[in-house]
Amino acid sequence: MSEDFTQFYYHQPLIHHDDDHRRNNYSAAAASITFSADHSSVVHHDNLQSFDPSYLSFTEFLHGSCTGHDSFLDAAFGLSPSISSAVKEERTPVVEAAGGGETPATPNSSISSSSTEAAAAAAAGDEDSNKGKKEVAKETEDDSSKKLDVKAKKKGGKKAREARFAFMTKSEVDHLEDGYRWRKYGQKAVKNSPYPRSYYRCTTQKCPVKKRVERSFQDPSTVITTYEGQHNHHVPVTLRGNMAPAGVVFAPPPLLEGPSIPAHQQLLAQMPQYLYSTSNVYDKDHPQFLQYQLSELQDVIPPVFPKHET
DNA sequence: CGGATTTGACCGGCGC
DNA sequence: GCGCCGGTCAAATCCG
Repeated sequence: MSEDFTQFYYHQPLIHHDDDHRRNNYSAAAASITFSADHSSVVHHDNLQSFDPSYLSFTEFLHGSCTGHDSFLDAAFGLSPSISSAVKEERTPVVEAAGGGETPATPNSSISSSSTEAAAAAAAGDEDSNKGKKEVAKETEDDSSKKLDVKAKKKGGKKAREARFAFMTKSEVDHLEDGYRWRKYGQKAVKNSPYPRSYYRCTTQKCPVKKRVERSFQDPSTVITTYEGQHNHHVPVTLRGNMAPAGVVFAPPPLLEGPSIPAHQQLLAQMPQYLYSTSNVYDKDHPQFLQYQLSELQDVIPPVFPKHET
């Protein structure tokens, strides 16, 4: 299937299906996506060609509105990509599902990461990213009990990590708008990188979602965003102007802990709207989503991050 | 004035 | 045990 991996790249030219909402050139399909700003390449593959983001939200898509997704997702998450050939230089976003155990340890070289750090490392070429183990999850995040929470999770031993996924975006702005409201709560220098990492928390009350944003030091034009946790609310609709991408119509539903929804699908549903909506509020900055591919990653996966060979 | 950001301090985990 | 590092806190500051 390594060869098939390229199938998951989906070059989506302009979706002019709708009006101003979908003005941008980016749209996504499925677990692995190539965002392309140029309209030249349109690659429809068997399992993708029925997908039209303008009709179907990514979430719906993931949740089975389209046929053949199981296999699709399986493929996507177990992907054994030879993306290296397809997109050598491009970054490989990663999904990390927490708590899972049955990881299909991505057999492959291109996309394998046991942690977000690894993902970042992939972009940054940093190998000592195997420190992702200290990741711990928070079930809830009470403002009043953050410290206690921290201690609690330590006391109780290691908890399952929050589901996380990272993706890389070509953009000049660090903090890409995704429809949610975030509050920055920290910034740290990243080892082996001149660029700092910023920490954001969803400002919605009780929402435990956090994200980290850093810039790839190998490719400064690439921003690595790592989401952690699941939103328990809808995308704020009261966002004004530049706060809300016009295309939040594809906002993912709040992720309910429905046991029926596989973790990886939940993760996918967490994708920021701009990944699958077709609006781009950063006109001036022209973020370009180079590509997107997901794989279910878990601790068992060696954080070996193949540097894009070449 | 309220909310967001900045930034140094602090804490815990991990490797040596 | 110690030092490094990632992640978080929280006071100070900024900004609309």
